Amino acid sequence: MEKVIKLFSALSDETRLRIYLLLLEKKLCVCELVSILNIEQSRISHSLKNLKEAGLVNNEREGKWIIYSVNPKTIKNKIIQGLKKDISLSVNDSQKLAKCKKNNIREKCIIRHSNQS
Amino acid sequence: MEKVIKLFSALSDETRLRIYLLLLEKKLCVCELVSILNIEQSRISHSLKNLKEAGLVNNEREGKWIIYSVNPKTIKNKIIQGLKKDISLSVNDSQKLAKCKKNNIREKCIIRHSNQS
DNA sequence: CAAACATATGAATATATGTTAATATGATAA
DNA sequence: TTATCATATTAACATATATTCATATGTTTG
Repeated sequence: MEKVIKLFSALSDETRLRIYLLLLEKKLCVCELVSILNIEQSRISHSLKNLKEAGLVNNEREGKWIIYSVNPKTIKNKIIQGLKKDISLSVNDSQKLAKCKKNNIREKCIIRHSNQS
Repeated sequence: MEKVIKLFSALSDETRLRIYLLLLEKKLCVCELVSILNIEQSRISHSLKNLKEAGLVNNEREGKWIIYSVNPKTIKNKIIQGLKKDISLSVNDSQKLAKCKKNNIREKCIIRHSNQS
């Protein structure tokens, strides 16, 4: 019960749902998510933390980057399976993800912070 | 997307999730839900309103009572189907529901308001 | 090692949400 | 036709949540 509520809470936010749907397609680092979603870095980081605390995603360091991926245990979850049948990425997010895969954004990633000029 | 988020939001609250699981079993009036869940009436009503706005339940008047039921359209929803496979009523709620069915609580229902002595 | 990079974190704020108490509404029954 | 019952609604409040800004942390690279 509590677990289900955590899952629903985590995915009841547009930013987090979009991130989760992207991660279902491909492992991504934070700067790739920033680039795809066009949402500022700290917001992405906070969202990822929330998803991680809900047990939905994992992360691992890979050099400079921290790569996020879907927690494989959740793939068996019936609600997640239902979610996957019910919706998928928006066309826009899907296209941006495709570009991201092609162009190797990770290597070119430059994140500007809001306090930088 | 927006629909899914509404669904997740509605069911990310314990009270509302318990109500929805109960309604999956049986149509119930507000006073029956109050009796089963032991939660005060206005809270139940607010929860039901939320569930209704999310499109998850319907209601209809039947004499003094207003009977709530699961919106049949949502039965086809993949996420709801996943939810049903994933969890069900708690033992306690299930027992109370059974009592409710037997004892015809609806007819005996007396709800005390918080401002009544 | 210093600079740049990638990400995380904390604090402040605004907004949303859940809960409660009080009361309104609309139906039934005496 | 008033009293009672079942439910909804409103307003007030407390709490939770999302967002932003600023900065800290840990890594790589020159």
